[in-house]
Amino acid sequence: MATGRTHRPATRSRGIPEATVARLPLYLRALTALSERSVPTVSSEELAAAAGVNSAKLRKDFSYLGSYGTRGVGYDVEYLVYQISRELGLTQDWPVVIVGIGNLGAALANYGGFASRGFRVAALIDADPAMAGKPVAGIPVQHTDDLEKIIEDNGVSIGVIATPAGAAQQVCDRLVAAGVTSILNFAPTVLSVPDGVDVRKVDLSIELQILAFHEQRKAVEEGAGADGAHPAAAPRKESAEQGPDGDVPAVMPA
Amino acid sequence: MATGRTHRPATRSRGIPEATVARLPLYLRALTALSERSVPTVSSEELAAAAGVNSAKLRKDFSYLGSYGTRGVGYDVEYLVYQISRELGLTQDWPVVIVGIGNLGAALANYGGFASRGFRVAALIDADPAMAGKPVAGIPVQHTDDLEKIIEDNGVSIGVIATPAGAAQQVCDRLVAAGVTSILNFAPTVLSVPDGVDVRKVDLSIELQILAFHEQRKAVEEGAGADGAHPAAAPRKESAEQGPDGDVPAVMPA
DNA sequence: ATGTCTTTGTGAACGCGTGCACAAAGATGG
DNA sequence: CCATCTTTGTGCACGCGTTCACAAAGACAT
Repeated sequence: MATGRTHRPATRSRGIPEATVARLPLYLRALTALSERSVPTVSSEELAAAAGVNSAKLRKDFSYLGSYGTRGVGYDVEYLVYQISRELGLTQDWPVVIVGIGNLGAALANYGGFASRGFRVAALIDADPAMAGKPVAGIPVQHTDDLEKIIEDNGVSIGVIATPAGAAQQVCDRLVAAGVTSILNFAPTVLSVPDGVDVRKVDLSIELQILAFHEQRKAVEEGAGADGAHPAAAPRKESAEQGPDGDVPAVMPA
Repeated sequence: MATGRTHRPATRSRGIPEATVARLPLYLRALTALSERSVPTVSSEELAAAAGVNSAKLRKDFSYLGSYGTRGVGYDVEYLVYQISRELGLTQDWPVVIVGIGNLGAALANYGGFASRGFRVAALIDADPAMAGKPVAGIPVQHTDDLEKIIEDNGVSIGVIATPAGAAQQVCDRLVAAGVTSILNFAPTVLSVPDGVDVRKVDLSIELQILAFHEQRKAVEEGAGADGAHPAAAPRKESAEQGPDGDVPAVMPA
């Protein structure tokens, strides 16, 4: 994954652990797929496999929501879809603004996953006057000057920042001042926000660096003198439960 | 943040906790900024503030790398940049391929953060024959048919998947079979890979859903009968260490 | 009804990560 | 050379999250 909250004060909202909340969307996706195939019920084992987690974890996660399963049978797919959707707040409409319509911002605007689950792109905002009025993904880009008005008029509480790093904090401040209380940050910066405002960040560069770390680790593990050596075509081992951690032998030659 | 590894088998690579590894890029970024301003040394307190973490945590993180600080003074910026870069494996060149050159793939190809830290876009690959040959970000797109050859010729070990969900697993399988051992997945799917292959995922939809959860929580907390109510312009409280968790009172009316 | 079989829900143990608080280290000034 | 002051490095305790393993619950067959 490429996300992570900036910091977790361990404030377990209402009793649902943060770690569980982060997995609910995963379950929801798997359940939606089952629903589309008209599968009526599913066991924790099956669903866990589909979501790529441990079945015990899944059951414990669901137990925080309530007792929605039937012993000996499993979970009712439709019912669970509804319960999770409700818990995540997806039964209501969430207008979202995207600030910074460059390559990434445009890609996000075009991203289908937005509309699918109650999220609606209410507006696109960019600082470049030349962009103003231009339609991106069918939505005309508006100028940053109108940011506050746009937020208020549309009742936006979720903002997406896709600006260059230098502009991110300033945009963030304006969004927050205008009433936004949740921010998804794609700019490579640490955002400073008041209490009560949630920030989640998506950082490509960080993800790659983490991968590089493990990659380097693998390289020194086996045959220290390897060139760009490809272990290649390792015996395919199906397992829905692998982790990026790689289960490296962890022997370390010295 | 918008990332998260699929699962963490707690395999603490060589003794550096996974949580620490995930923060190293953050420190590196802050240090690089200091370096550019020619700041010679920095204390754990200052650096922690810049990176948005707790100073004790930062010191503990660094202690896993070795004793690189000087008591009473702090850390030498340049030296630390080098040490972290080396630990992350950024002192070497990492050729990367991006598969799926749609809106997102193109945005990633254009993303500057790639080239900056030892990562080099070695090739762009797409399944659409019409795309073949077209330059994106100055790099000609190649067809999926040549995927294996491209991987091997360039010694690629890191692959980025930006295809539609339906194609992701298949692309992943081919990448892995060709020798890729680290994958950054932007497709909304759980990828199944053999042991020894790292997968990190970036999922916009999941991030938004997590934000929506907390947003909904905030909404019901205060004034249950609120419309799209904006608490707006809350007293600005500077704190580099806030978390999206929001410190909600957690009372629940019933 | 009763028994068997499946699957959930959860108590308990364990391990990782975080943060506190302090001793040790070293710089700096007299 | 000694005293003082700053800042690191870390032992320790605590809490969250994960996993195991099992009792309870219910379906289903007889």
